[in-house]
Amino acid sequence: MRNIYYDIYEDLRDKILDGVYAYQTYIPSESRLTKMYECSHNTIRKSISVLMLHGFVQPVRGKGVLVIYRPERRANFVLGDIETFKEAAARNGLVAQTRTLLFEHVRADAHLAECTGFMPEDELIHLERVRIFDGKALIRDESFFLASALSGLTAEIAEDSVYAYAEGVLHMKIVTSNRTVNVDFATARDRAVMDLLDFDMLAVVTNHTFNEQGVMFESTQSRHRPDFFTFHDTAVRGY
Amino acid sequence: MRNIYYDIYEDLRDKILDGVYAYQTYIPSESRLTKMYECSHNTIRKSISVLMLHGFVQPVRGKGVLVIYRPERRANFVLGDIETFKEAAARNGLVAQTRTLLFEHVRADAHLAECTGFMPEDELIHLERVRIFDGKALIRDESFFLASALSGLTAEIAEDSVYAYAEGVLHMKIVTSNRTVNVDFATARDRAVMDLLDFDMLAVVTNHTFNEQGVMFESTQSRHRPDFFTFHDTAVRGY
DNA sequence: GCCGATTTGTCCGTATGTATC
DNA sequence: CGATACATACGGACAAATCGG
Repeated sequence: MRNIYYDIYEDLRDKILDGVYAYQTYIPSESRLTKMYECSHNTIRKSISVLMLHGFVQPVRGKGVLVIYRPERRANFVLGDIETFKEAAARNGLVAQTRTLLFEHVRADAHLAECTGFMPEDELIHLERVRIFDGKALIRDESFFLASALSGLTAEIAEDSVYAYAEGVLHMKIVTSNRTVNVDFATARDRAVMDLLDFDMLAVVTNHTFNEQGVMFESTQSRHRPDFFTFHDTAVRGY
Repeated sequence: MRNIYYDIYEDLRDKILDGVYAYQTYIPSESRLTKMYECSHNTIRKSISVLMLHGFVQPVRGKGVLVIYRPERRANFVLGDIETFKEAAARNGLVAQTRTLLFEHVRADAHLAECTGFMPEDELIHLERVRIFDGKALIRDESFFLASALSGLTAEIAEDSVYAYAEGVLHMKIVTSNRTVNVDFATARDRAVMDLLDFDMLAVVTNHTFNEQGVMFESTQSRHRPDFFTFHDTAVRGY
Protein backbone atom coordinates (compact mmCIF):
# COMPACT_ATOMS: atom_id res chain seq x y z
CA MET A 1 0.00 0.00 0.00
CA ARG A 2 1.35 3.39 -1.02
CA ASN A 3 0.02 6.91 -1.05
CA ILE A 4 -3.67 7.40 -1.49
CA TYR A 5 -3.28 10.34 -3.84
CA TYR A 6 -0.86 8.44 -6.04
CA ASP A 7 -3.13 5.40 -6.31
CA ILE A 8 -5.99 7.66 -7.31
CA TYR A 9 -3.74 9.44 -9.82
CA GLU A 10 -2.82 6.13 -11.42
CA ASP A 11 -6.41 4.98 -11.53
CA LEU A 12 -7.62 8.19 -13.17
CA ARG A 13 -4.66 8.23 -15.57
CA ASP A 14 -5.35 4.65 -16.65
CA LYS A 15 -8.99 5.47 -17.23
CA ILE A 16 -7.94 8.33 -19.47
CA LEU A 17 -5.48 6.10 -21.32
CA ASP A 18 -8.16 3.46 -21.77
CA GLY A 19 -10.64 6.00 -23.05
CA VAL A 20 -13.05 5.64 -20.13
CA TYR A 21 -12.67 9.39 -19.75
CA ALA A 22 -12.37 10.66 -23.32
CA TYR A 23 -10.67 13.70 -24.81
CA GLN A 24 -12.65 16.91 -24.23
CA THR A 25 -14.98 15.34 -21.69
CA TYR A 26 -15.08 16.04 -17.96
CA ILE A 27 -13.99 13.58 -15.34
CA PRO A 28 -16.29 13.29 -12.30
CA SER A 29 -16.34 16.34 -10.05
CA GLU A 30 -14.25 16.71 -6.93
CA SER A 31 -17.20 15.98 -4.67
CA ARG A 32 -18.13 12.88 -6.61
CA LEU A 33 -14.54 11.67 -6.59
CA THR A 34 -14.32 12.09 -2.81
CA LYS A 35 -17.29 9.73 -2.54
CA MET A 36 -15.98 7.30 -5.17
CA TYR A 37 -12.59 6.98 -3.53
CA GLU A 38 -13.75 7.70 0.03
CA CYS A 39 -11.12 10.27 0.80
CA SER A 40 -10.89 13.96 1.51
CA HIS A 41 -11.28 16.66 -1.04
CA ASN A 42 -7.66 17.74 -0.59
CA THR A 43 -6.38 14.32 -1.55
CA ILE A 44 -8.42 14.40 -4.75
CA ARG A 45 -7.01 17.82 -5.54
CA LYS A 46 -3.48 16.49 -5.17
CA SER A 47 -4.21 13.63 -7.57
CA ILE A 48 -5.68 16.03 -10.08
CA SER A 49 -2.70 18.36 -9.84
CA VAL A 50 -0.41 15.46 -10.75
CA LEU A 51 -2.68 14.62 -13.70
CA MET A 52 -2.50 18.25 -14.78
CA LEU A 53 1.28 18.47 -14.52
CA HIS A 54 1.54 15.42 -16.75
CA GLY A 55 -0.67 17.03 -19.36
CA PHE A 56 -3.66 14.73 -18.96
CA VAL A 57 -6.27 17.20 -17.78
CA GLN A 58 -7.04 20.89 -17.55
CA PRO A 59 -9.25 22.01 -14.67
CA VAL A 60 -11.75 24.72 -15.64
CA ARG A 61 -13.20 26.80 -12.85
CA GLY A 62 -16.94 26.48 -12.45
CA LYS A 63 -17.17 23.72 -15.04
CA GLY A 64 -15.06 20.69 -14.26
CA VAL A 65 -11.82 18.90 -15.01
CA LEU A 66 -11.40 18.46 -18.73
CA VAL A 67 -9.41 15.68 -20.37
CA ILE A 68 -6.92 17.19 -22.84
CA TYR A 69 -4.86 14.09 -23.52
CA ARG A 70 -5.05 12.27 -26.82
CA PRO A 71 -3.37 8.92 -27.10
CA GLU A 72 -2.61 9.03 -30.81
CA ARG A 73 -0.15 11.91 -30.79
CA ARG A 74 2.31 10.48 -28.34
CA ALA A 75 6.05 10.78 -28.66
CA ASN A 76 8.06 7.66 -29.28
CA PHE A 77 11.00 8.22 -27.02
CA VAL A 78 11.54 10.43 -24.03
CA LEU A 79 8.56 11.63 -22.03
CA GLY A 80 8.21 14.55 -19.64
CA ASP A 81 9.30 12.31 -16.83
CA ILE A 82 12.48 10.61 -15.75
CA GLU A 83 12.73 7.31 -17.48
CA THR A 84 15.43 4.71 -17.75
CA PHE A 85 16.74 3.66 -21.12
CA LYS A 86 15.42 0.17 -20.43
CA GLU A 87 12.00 1.52 -19.43
CA ALA A 88 11.75 3.61 -22.58
CA ALA A 89 12.87 0.77 -24.82
CA ALA A 90 10.43 -1.65 -23.23
CA ARG A 91 7.56 0.79 -23.51
CA ASN A 92 8.17 1.11 -27.23
CA GLY A 93 8.52 -2.61 -27.73
CA LEU A 94 12.00 -2.30 -29.18
CA VAL A 95 14.77 -4.84 -29.13
CA ALA A 96 17.30 -2.82 -27.23
CA GLN A 97 20.78 -3.51 -26.07
CA THR A 98 23.60 -1.60 -24.45
CA ARG A 99 27.29 -1.87 -25.13
CA THR A 100 29.78 -0.38 -22.70
CA LEU A 101 32.80 1.04 -24.50
CA LEU A 102 34.55 2.66 -21.60
CA PHE A 103 34.54 2.35 -17.84
CA GLU A 104 37.13 4.23 -15.82
CA HIS A 105 37.61 6.09 -12.58
CA VAL A 106 38.73 9.68 -12.91
CA ARG A 107 39.19 12.66 -10.67
CA ALA A 108 37.57 15.86 -11.85
CA ASP A 109 39.95 18.63 -12.84
CA ALA A 110 38.89 22.23 -13.37
CA HIS A 111 37.92 21.69 -16.99
CA LEU A 112 35.90 18.54 -16.38
CA ALA A 113 34.16 20.17 -13.44
CA GLU A 114 33.17 23.04 -15.69
CA CYS A 115 31.78 20.70 -18.35
CA THR A 116 29.91 18.33 -16.07
CA GLY A 117 28.83 20.55 -13.19
CA PHE A 118 30.65 18.49 -10.57
CA MET A 119 33.18 19.98 -8.18
CA PRO A 120 36.92 19.86 -8.87
CA GLU A 121 38.53 16.92 -7.04
CA ASP A 122 35.30 14.88 -7.12
CA GLU A 123 35.89 11.19 -7.72
CA LEU A 124 33.92 10.20 -10.80
CA ILE A 125 33.14 7.16 -12.86
CA HIS A 126 33.44 7.89 -16.56
CA LEU A 127 31.24 5.74 -18.73
CA GLU A 128 30.70 5.58 -22.46
CA ARG A 129 27.87 3.46 -23.74
CA VAL A 130 26.18 2.84 -27.05
CA ARG A 131 22.49 2.01 -27.25
CA ILE A 132 21.58 -0.47 -29.94
CA PHE A 133 18.14 -0.97 -31.46
CA ASP A 134 17.54 -3.81 -33.86
CA GLY A 135 21.27 -4.07 -34.37
CA LYS A 136 21.75 -0.37 -35.14
CA ALA A 137 23.77 1.86 -32.80
CA LEU A 138 21.55 4.94 -32.57
CA ILE A 139 22.51 6.58 -29.30
CA ARG A 140 25.85 7.28 -27.69
CA ASP A 141 25.88 8.17 -24.00
CA GLU A 142 28.81 9.73 -22.23
CA SER A 143 28.18 9.74 -18.50
CA PHE A 144 29.92 10.84 -15.35
CA PHE A 145 28.66 9.42 -12.08
CA LEU A 146 29.68 10.52 -8.62
CA ALA A 147 31.69 7.54 -7.36
CA SER A 148 30.77 8.11 -3.72
CA ALA A 149 27.08 7.86 -4.58
CA LEU A 150 27.46 4.71 -6.68
CA SER A 151 29.92 2.56 -4.78
CA GLY A 152 30.30 -0.91 -6.20
CA LEU A 153 29.36 0.06 -9.74
CA THR A 154 31.07 -2.17 -12.28
CA ALA A 155 31.19 -2.32 -16.06
CA GLU A 156 28.88 -5.35 -16.00
CA ILE A 157 26.24 -3.49 -14.03
CA ALA A 158 26.53 -0.49 -16.33
CA GLU A 159 25.92 -2.81 -19.26
CA ASP A 160 22.55 -3.59 -17.73
CA SER A 161 21.16 -0.49 -16.05
CA VAL A 162 22.82 1.97 -13.71
CA TYR A 163 19.47 3.22 -12.47
CA ALA A 164 18.21 -0.25 -11.62
CA TYR A 165 21.38 -0.76 -9.57
CA ALA A 166 21.10 2.62 -7.87
CA GLU A 167 17.45 2.17 -7.00
CA GLY A 168 17.31 -1.57 -6.46
CA VAL A 169 20.59 -2.30 -4.72
CA LEU A 170 21.70 1.02 -3.25
CA HIS A 171 18.13 2.12 -2.48
CA MET A 172 18.81 5.50 -3.90
CA LYS A 173 15.83 7.41 -5.14
CA ILE A 174 16.17 9.41 -8.31
CA VAL A 175 14.17 12.57 -8.09
CA THR A 176 14.93 15.64 -10.14
CA SER A 177 16.52 15.90 -13.53
CA ASN A 178 17.45 19.04 -15.45
CA ARG A 179 17.68 18.41 -19.13
CA THR A 180 18.81 20.50 -22.04
CA VAL A 181 18.26 19.61 -25.67
CA ASN A 182 20.62 20.83 -28.36
CA VAL A 183 21.60 19.97 -31.89
CA ASP A 184 25.28 19.48 -32.54
CA PHE A 185 27.65 18.28 -35.22
CA ALA A 186 28.61 14.64 -35.18
CA THR A 187 32.18 14.10 -34.01
CA ALA A 188 34.69 11.61 -35.31
CA ARG A 189 33.95 9.53 -32.22
CA ASP A 190 30.23 9.56 -32.99
CA ARG A 191 30.89 8.32 -36.49
CA ALA A 192 33.26 5.64 -35.24
CA VAL A 193 30.88 3.96 -32.82
CA MET A 194 27.40 4.78 -34.10
CA ASP A 195 25.52 3.79 -37.25
CA LEU A 196 25.10 7.32 -38.51
CA LEU A 197 24.42 6.76 -42.22
CA ASP A 198 24.81 10.19 -43.79
CA PHE A 199 23.68 12.22 -40.82
CA ASP A 200 26.20 14.84 -39.80
CA MET A 201 24.20 16.34 -36.93
CA LEU A 202 22.86 14.80 -33.74
CA ALA A 203 20.24 15.63 -31.15
CA VAL A 204 22.05 16.06 -27.86
CA VAL A 205 20.39 15.75 -24.47
CA THR A 206 22.48 16.90 -21.55
CA ASN A 207 21.08 16.04 -18.17
CA HIS A 208 21.98 16.52 -14.56
CA THR A 209 20.28 14.19 -12.15
CA PHE A 210 19.76 14.63 -8.43
CA ASN A 211 18.86 11.98 -5.90
CA GLU A 212 16.55 12.38 -2.92
CA GLN A 213 19.43 13.76 -0.90
CA GLY A 214 19.75 16.63 -3.29
CA VAL A 215 23.19 15.57 -4.48
CA MET A 216 23.86 15.67 -8.18
CA PHE A 217 25.17 12.19 -8.91
CA GLU A 218 24.97 12.05 -12.69
CA SER A 219 25.92 14.21 -15.62
CA THR A 220 25.20 12.61 -18.96
CA GLN A 221 25.38 13.64 -22.55
CA SER A 222 23.15 11.54 -24.74
CA ARG A 223 23.74 11.85 -28.47
CA HIS A 224 20.89 10.61 -30.68
CA ARG A 225 20.64 9.98 -34.38
CA PRO A 226 18.04 12.55 -35.44
CA ASP A 227 15.64 10.24 -37.22
CA PHE A 228 15.01 8.27 -34.04
CA PHE A 229 14.84 11.18 -31.67
CA THR A 230 11.78 12.68 -30.05
CA PHE A 231 11.54 14.62 -26.84
CA HIS A 232 8.21 15.36 -25.25
CA ASP A 233 7.34 17.84 -22.55
CA THR A 234 4.32 19.40 -20.89
CA ALA A 235 4.56 22.92 -19.55
CA VAL A 236 2.07 24.70 -17.33
CA ARG A 237 2.18 28.47 -17.28
CA GLY A 238 2.72 30.10 -13.91
CA TYR A 239 2.63 26.84 -12.05
CA MET B 1 -3.14 41.51 -4.43
CA ARG B 2 -2.82 37.99 -5.80
CA ASN B 3 -2.37 34.56 -4.33
CA ILE B 4 -0.41 34.28 -1.14
CA TYR B 5 1.35 31.11 -2.23
CA TYR B 6 2.44 32.63 -5.50
CA ASP B 7 3.82 35.76 -3.88
CA ILE B 8 5.82 33.58 -1.50
CA TYR B 9 7.02 31.47 -4.41
CA GLU B 10 8.27 34.55 -6.24
CA ASP B 11 9.97 35.89 -3.15
CA LEU B 12 11.78 32.63 -2.46
CA ARG B 13 12.67 32.19 -6.11
CA ASP B 14 14.15 35.67 -6.31
CA LYS B 15 16.19 35.04 -3.19
CA ILE B 16 17.59 31.91 -4.81
CA LEU B 17 18.34 33.80 -8.02
CA ASP B 18 20.05 36.55 -6.03
CA GLY B 19 22.11 34.05 -4.09
CA VAL B 20 20.54 34.84 -0.72
CA TYR B 21 19.81 31.11 -0.55
CA ALA B 22 22.84 29.51 -2.20
CA TYR B 23 23.29 26.25 -4.10
CA GLN B 24 23.42 23.26 -1.76
CA THR B 25 22.21 25.19 1.27
CA TYR B 26 18.85 24.82 2.99
CA ILE B 27 16.15 27.44 2.89
CA PRO B 28 14.39 28.14 6.22
CA SER B 29 12.18 25.35 7.50
CA GLU B 30 8.45 25.18 7.02
CA SER B 31 7.77 26.30 10.56
CA ARG B 32 10.11 29.25 10.24
CA LEU B 33 8.59 30.23 6.90
CA THR B 34 5.08 30.18 8.34
CA LYS B 35 6.25 32.72 10.91
CA MET B 36 8.19 34.79 8.38
CA TYR B 37 5.26 35.04 5.99
CA GLU B 38 2.51 34.73 8.60
CA CYS B 39 0.54 32.08 6.82
CA SER B 40 -0.39 28.44 7.27
CA HIS B 41 2.00 25.58 6.71
CA ASN B 42 -0.07 24.29 3.79
CA THR B 43 0.40 27.55 1.94
CA ILE B 44 4.16 27.31 2.41
CA ARG B 45 4.06 23.74 1.15
CA LYS B 46 2.30 24.87 -2.01
CA SER B 47 4.94 27.54 -2.65
CA ILE B 48 7.70 25.01 -2.17
CA SER B 49 6.06 22.54 -4.52
CA VAL B 50 6.10 25.19 -7.24
CA LEU B 51 9.77 25.89 -6.53
CA MET B 52 10.46 22.18 -6.80
CA LEU B 53 8.60 21.75 -10.08
CA HIS B 54 10.68 24.56 -11.55
CA GLY B 55 13.87 22.84 -10.51
CA PHE B 56 14.95 25.35 -7.87
CA VAL B 57 14.85 23.16 -4.79
CA GLN B 58 14.79 19.55 -3.66
CA PRO B 59 13.06 18.86 -0.34
CA VAL B 60 14.81 16.22 1.77
CA ARG B 61 12.75 14.53 4.45
CA GLY B 62 14.04 15.05 7.95
CA LYS B 63 16.60 17.59 6.82
CA GLY B 64 15.19 20.53 4.95
CA VAL B 65 14.62 22.06 1.55
CA LEU B 66 17.84 22.13 -0.42
CA VAL B 67 18.62 24.63 -3.18
CA ILE B 68 19.71 22.75 -6.33
CA TYR B 69 19.60 25.64 -8.76
CA ARG B 70 22.79 27.11 -10.16
CA PRO B 71 22.54 30.32 -12.13
CA GLU B 72 25.56 29.77 -14.36
CA ARG B 73 24.30 26.76 -16.29
CA ARG B 74 21.11 28.25 -17.58
CA ALA B 75 19.83 27.63 -21.06
CA ASN B 76 19.67 30.55 -23.43
CA PHE B 77 16.37 30.05 -25.09
CA VAL B 78 13.29 28.10 -24.11
CA LEU B 79 12.68 27.30 -20.46
CA GLY B 80 10.51 24.67 -18.81
CA ASP B 81 7.67 27.12 -18.82
CA ILE B 82 5.44 28.73 -21.38
CA GLU B 83 7.11 31.81 -22.67
CA THR B 84 6.36 34.21 -25.46
CA PHE B 85 8.88 34.81 -28.18
CA LYS B 86 9.11 38.41 -27.03
CA GLU B 87 9.58 37.41 -23.41
CA ALA B 88 12.37 35.01 -24.33
CA ALA B 89 14.08 37.52 -26.57
CA ALA B 90 13.90 40.25 -23.95
CA ARG B 91 15.22 37.97 -21.25
CA ASN B 92 18.27 37.24 -23.36
CA GLY B 93 18.83 40.85 -24.29
CA LEU B 94 18.59 40.18 -27.99
CA VAL B 95 17.51 42.53 -30.71
CA ALA B 96 14.55 40.58 -31.96
CA GLN B 97 12.03 41.17 -34.64
CA THR B 98 9.20 39.29 -36.29
CA ARG B 99 8.21 39.28 -39.94
CA THR B 100 4.85 37.91 -40.99
CA LEU B 101 5.05 36.13 -44.33
CA LEU B 102 1.57 34.73 -44.50
CA PHE B 103 -1.78 35.42 -42.89
CA GLU B 104 -4.84 33.63 -44.16
CA HIS B 105 -8.10 32.09 -43.02
CA VAL B 106 -8.53 28.43 -43.80
CA ARG B 107 -10.95 25.66 -42.98
CA ALA B 108 -9.39 22.46 -41.73
CA ASP B 109 -9.75 19.48 -44.02
CA ALA B 110 -9.05 15.91 -42.96
CA HIS B 111 -5.34 16.12 -43.70
CA LEU B 112 -4.78 19.43 -41.94
CA ALA B 113 -6.77 18.20 -38.95
CA GLU B 114 -4.51 15.18 -38.77
CA CYS B 115 -1.36 17.31 -38.89
CA THR B 116 -2.42 20.00 -36.47
CA GLY B 117 -4.68 18.15 -34.06
CA PHE B 118 -7.68 20.38 -34.76
CA MET B 119 -11.03 18.99 -35.81
CA PRO B 120 -12.05 18.84 -39.48
CA GLU B 121 -14.19 21.86 -40.41
CA ASP B 122 -12.58 24.04 -37.75
CA GLU B 123 -12.05 27.62 -38.90
CA LEU B 124 -8.36 28.40 -38.56
CA ILE B 125 -5.95 31.25 -39.04
CA HIS B 126 -2.83 30.14 -40.82
CA LEU B 127 0.24 32.16 -40.00
CA GLU B 128 3.81 31.96 -41.13
CA ARG B 129 6.35 34.10 -39.33
CA VAL B 130 10.09 34.47 -39.30
CA ARG B 131 11.95 35.47 -36.16
CA ILE B 132 14.92 37.71 -36.74
CA PHE B 133 17.84 38.23 -34.37
CA ASP B 134 20.44 40.85 -35.16
CA GLY B 135 19.25 40.84 -38.74
CA LYS B 136 19.49 37.07 -39.15
CA ALA B 137 16.37 34.97 -39.74
CA LEU B 138 16.93 32.08 -37.35
CA ILE B 139 13.46 30.73 -36.63
CA ARG B 140 10.51 30.00 -38.87
CA ASP B 141 7.13 29.51 -37.23
CA GLU B 142 4.18 27.98 -38.94
CA SER B 143 1.09 28.39 -36.77
CA PHE B 144 -2.55 27.54 -36.86
CA PHE B 145 -4.85 29.35 -34.46
CA LEU B 146 -8.48 28.54 -33.79
CA ALA B 147 -10.28 31.53 -35.31
CA SER B 148 -13.17 31.39 -32.87
CA ALA B 149 -10.78 31.75 -29.95
CA LEU B 150 -8.83 34.64 -31.48
CA SER B 151 -11.48 36.85 -33.06
CA GLY B 152 -10.11 40.12 -34.35
CA LEU B 153 -6.60 38.84 -34.93
CA THR B 154 -4.93 40.70 -37.78
CA ALA B 155 -1.59 40.45 -39.53
CA GLU B 156 -0.42 43.60 -37.72
CA ILE B 157 -1.16 42.09 -34.32
CA ALA B 158 0.57 38.87 -35.30
CA GLU B 159 3.64 40.89 -36.24
CA ASP B 160 3.81 42.02 -32.63
CA SER B 161 2.68 39.19 -30.36
CA VAL B 162 -0.31 36.90 -30.62
CA TYR B 163 -0.04 35.98 -26.96
CA ALA B 164 -0.01 39.58 -25.79
CA TYR B 165 -3.21 40.12 -27.80
CA ALA B 166 -4.84 36.95 -26.49
CA GLU B 167 -4.02 37.70 -22.88
CA GLY B 168 -4.16 41.48 -22.88
CA VAL B 169 -7.12 42.19 -25.15
CA LEU B 170 -9.16 39.00 -25.18
CA HIS B 171 -8.36 38.21 -21.54
CA MET B 172 -7.62 34.65 -22.46
CA LYS B 173 -5.32 32.78 -20.14
CA ILE B 174 -2.77 30.45 -21.63
CA VAL B 175 -2.32 27.44 -19.44
CA THR B 176 -1.01 24.14 -20.72
CA SER B 177 1.34 23.44 -23.59
CA ASN B 178 2.43 20.08 -24.96
CA ARG B 179 5.69 20.31 -26.81
CA THR B 180 7.67 17.85 -28.86
CA VAL B 181 11.23 18.40 -30.00
CA ASN B 182 12.53 16.77 -33.15
CA VAL B 183 15.32 17.22 -35.65
CA ASP B 184 14.32 17.41 -39.26
CA PHE B 185 15.76 18.19 -42.67
CA ALA B 186 15.54 21.76 -43.86
CA THR B 187 12.95 22.20 -46.60
CA ALA B 188 13.16 24.40 -49.65
CA ARG B 189 10.87 26.82 -47.88
CA ASP B 190 13.18 26.93 -44.86
CA ARG B 191 16.14 27.77 -47.08
CA ALA B 192 14.14 30.41 -48.92
CA VAL B 193 13.13 32.49 -45.90
CA MET B 194 15.76 31.73 -43.26
CA ASP B 195 19.46 32.50 -43.03
CA LEU B 196 20.53 28.89 -42.87
CA LEU B 197 24.20 29.10 -43.91
CA ASP B 198 25.21 25.51 -44.61
CA PHE B 199 22.88 23.87 -42.11
CA ASP B 200 20.72 21.22 -43.69
CA MET B 201 18.91 20.15 -40.50
CA LEU B 202 16.75 22.08 -38.08
CA ALA B 203 15.52 21.68 -34.53
CA VAL B 204 11.76 21.49 -34.70
CA VAL B 205 9.46 22.24 -31.77
CA THR B 206 5.85 21.27 -32.29
CA ASN B 207 3.49 22.56 -29.67
CA HIS B 208 -0.18 22.41 -28.87
CA THR B 209 -1.43 25.07 -26.53
CA PHE B 210 -4.58 25.04 -24.43
CA ASN B 211 -6.28 27.98 -22.77
CA GLU B 212 -8.01 28.00 -19.40
CA GLN B 213 -11.16 26.69 -21.02
CA GLY B 214 -9.33 23.56 -22.04
CA VAL B 215 -9.69 24.32 -25.74
CA MET B 216 -6.66 23.80 -27.91
CA PHE B 217 -6.35 27.12 -29.72
CA GLU B 218 -2.85 26.87 -31.16
CA SER B 219 -0.79 24.37 -33.08
CA THR B 220 2.63 25.66 -34.02
CA GLN B 221 5.71 24.25 -35.62
CA SER B 222 8.78 26.24 -34.76
CA ARG B 223 11.83 25.51 -36.87
CA HIS B 224 15.14 26.68 -35.40
CA ARG B 225 18.61 26.95 -36.83
CA PRO B 226 20.52 24.44 -34.69
CA ASP B 227 23.35 26.69 -33.55
CA PHE B 228 20.89 29.01 -31.81
CA PHE B 229 18.64 26.37 -30.36
CA THR B 230 18.41 25.25 -26.76
CA PHE B 231 15.52 23.67 -24.97
CA HIS B 232 15.50 23.31 -21.23
CA ASP B 233 13.29 21.18 -19.03
CA THR B 234 13.03 20.00 -15.45
CA ALA B 235 11.50 16.61 -14.74
CA VAL B 236 10.48 15.21 -11.38
CA ARG B 237 10.18 11.47 -11.06
CA GLY B 238 6.83 10.11 -9.93
CA TYR B 239 5.33 13.53 -9.43
C1' DG C 1 20.83 1.48 20.26
C1' DC C 2 17.28 4.44 22.06
C1' DC C 3 14.87 8.67 22.77
C1' DG C 4 13.34 13.18 21.77
C1' DA C 5 13.45 17.32 18.88
C1' DT C 6 13.22 18.88 14.22
C1' DT C 7 11.72 18.65 9.49
C1' DT C 8 9.27 17.12 5.55
C1' DG C 9 5.14 14.16 3.74
C1' DT C 10 0.38 12.79 3.78
C1' DC C 11 -4.32 13.29 4.96
C1' DC C 12 -8.36 15.25 6.95
C1' DG C 13 -12.20 18.72 7.68
C1' DT C 14 -13.77 23.27 7.19
C1' DA C 15 -14.40 27.90 5.47
C1' DT C 16 -14.47 31.22 1.91
C1' DG C 17 -13.77 33.03 -2.82
C1' DT C 18 -14.76 32.88 -7.77
C1' DA C 19 -16.55 31.26 -12.10
C1' DT C 20 -20.24 28.80 -14.63
C1' DC C 21 -24.75 27.69 -15.68
C1' DC D 1 -30.49 34.10 -7.62
C1' DG D 2 -29.17 29.56 -6.33
C1' DA D 3 -26.70 25.31 -7.22
C1' DT D 4 -22.49 23.41 -8.75
C1' DA D 5 -17.57 23.23 -9.45
C1' DC D 6 -12.92 24.48 -8.94
C1' DA D 7 -9.29 27.57 -6.11
C1' DT D 8 -7.27 29.18 -2.07
C1' DA D 9 -6.28 29.15 2.73
C1' DC D 10 -6.40 27.61 7.48
C1' DG D 11 -5.34 24.47 11.33
C1' DG D 12 -4.70 20.07 13.12
C1' DA D 13 -3.10 15.19 13.30
C1' DC D 14 0.02 11.63 12.43
C1' DA D 15 3.76 9.26 9.72
C1' DA D 16 8.57 8.97 8.24
C1' DA D 17 13.26 10.41 8.06
C1' DT D 18 17.21 12.76 10.25
C1' DC D 19 20.19 14.13 13.80
C1' DG D 20 22.19 14.80 18.27
C1' DG D 21 22.62 13.49 23.00
